[in-house]
Amino acid sequence: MNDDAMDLRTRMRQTTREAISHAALRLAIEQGPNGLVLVRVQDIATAAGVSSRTYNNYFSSRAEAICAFQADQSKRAGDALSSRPADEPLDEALIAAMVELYTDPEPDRAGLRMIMSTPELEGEALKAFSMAEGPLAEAIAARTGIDPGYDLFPAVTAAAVAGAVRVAGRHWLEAGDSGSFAAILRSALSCVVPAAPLQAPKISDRAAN
Amino acid sequence: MNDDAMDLRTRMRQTTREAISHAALRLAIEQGPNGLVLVRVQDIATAAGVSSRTYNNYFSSRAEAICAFQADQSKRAGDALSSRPADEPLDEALIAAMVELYTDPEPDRAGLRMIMSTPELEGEALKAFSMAEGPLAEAIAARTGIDPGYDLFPAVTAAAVAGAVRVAGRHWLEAGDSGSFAAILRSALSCVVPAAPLQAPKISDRAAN
DNA sequence: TCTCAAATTGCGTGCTGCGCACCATGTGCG
DNA sequence: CGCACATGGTGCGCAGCACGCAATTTGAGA
Repeated sequence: MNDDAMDLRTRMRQTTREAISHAALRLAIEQGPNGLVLVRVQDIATAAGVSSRTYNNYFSSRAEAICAFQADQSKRAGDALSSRPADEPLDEALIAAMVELYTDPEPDRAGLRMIMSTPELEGEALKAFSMAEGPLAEAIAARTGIDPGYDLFPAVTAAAVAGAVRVAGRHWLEAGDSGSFAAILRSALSCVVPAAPLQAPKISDRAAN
Repeated sequence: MNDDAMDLRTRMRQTTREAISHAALRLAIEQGPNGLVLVRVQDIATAAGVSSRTYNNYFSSRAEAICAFQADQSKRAGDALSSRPADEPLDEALIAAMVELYTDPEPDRAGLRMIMSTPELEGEALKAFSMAEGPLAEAIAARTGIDPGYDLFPAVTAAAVAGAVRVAGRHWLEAGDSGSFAAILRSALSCVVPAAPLQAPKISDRAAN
């Protein structure tokens, strides 16, 4: 997980990936609304300092490149939950973990708006947020001791949390000045996580099979 | 909503749309795993009895065509909930509506597997399921009297429900013979909807802001 | 019947995704 | 220290796709 622990080659690869995705998002934003269609692959590659062929070795579509940051962030959702104290109730741990993860840098309004409000990017944006579901479901299963093969609770909760994060983001973009993203995120998450703790005591029943 | 109530032109258009999407999904399934890349736009158009140009008038990508049925079904989620008795509690109404909607024809295993288990279709599949969120959120807001502009509850719940449906579908595909889709769907939905009724009484508090 | 709007189609174009072969640069071994 | 290998970057080229445009056909309404 730590860059310093990796090979030089691996680090370079990571750097290149970030350079490309960063350039892609930046260029799209600079072109203003409807900027996606104007940004050509060649532009992104040039801005990132690589050939257009190399760009394609990392991403198979502009949408994927632009949403890469959001996707990478979501992938860390499992770790974010796992790093919470084990004795913390699931609902509190989930909220704390998500707030910590998604407000590490306070999200960039322009970037998030580009990702979430561009029709052509809709599918990729959903994909980016749903990247959190797998790791998150595993972390929830590990924390509660529920076997995800027999009980849908971990996967469903993970999906609900990911959905709440997405809704919070959209709301934060629309009613911009109404508060910090952290506050909105908490409020969104509290709509779905309260159901969670009720399940926890049933571990013995659930894990029995 | 009823075909008979529409113009002849509108009906024809609907028929063409279904013919194309049906042909797209069928051809992809026939090609077996990895069938997506093998199916050309020309094949789909020919199978549907239209020109490839007309195909593009209806869909802007193969993925969109293949997932059209799923998307159309999801769009009816709001109506499904609205048509439940007004005095039915939200959680029961939600479960009943979703079960009714998504098991009207018992889903086709091959089709659902194609949509949900093909990486290239992942974004479009998520889009298809998330189509339910908007209408569903409106229906929830109308039923509970909550103003979606000030309270995230309708949108978050809608996203959670849509996510639960998706997870249920995936689980139904994997552990195929474990039960009917309706049963799995109920079990998935009960992981997220119980939180709902608790919110209803707080309308005055929430709407105050 | 006549006129208008909507839908289908063929054609042409620019871009994209990707396979292939070649080259450059880290990496590990004797 | 030097050498062979593996990994990743690059240039080239192709097939397919999305879409704008303009002509034609067909349903809708007066």
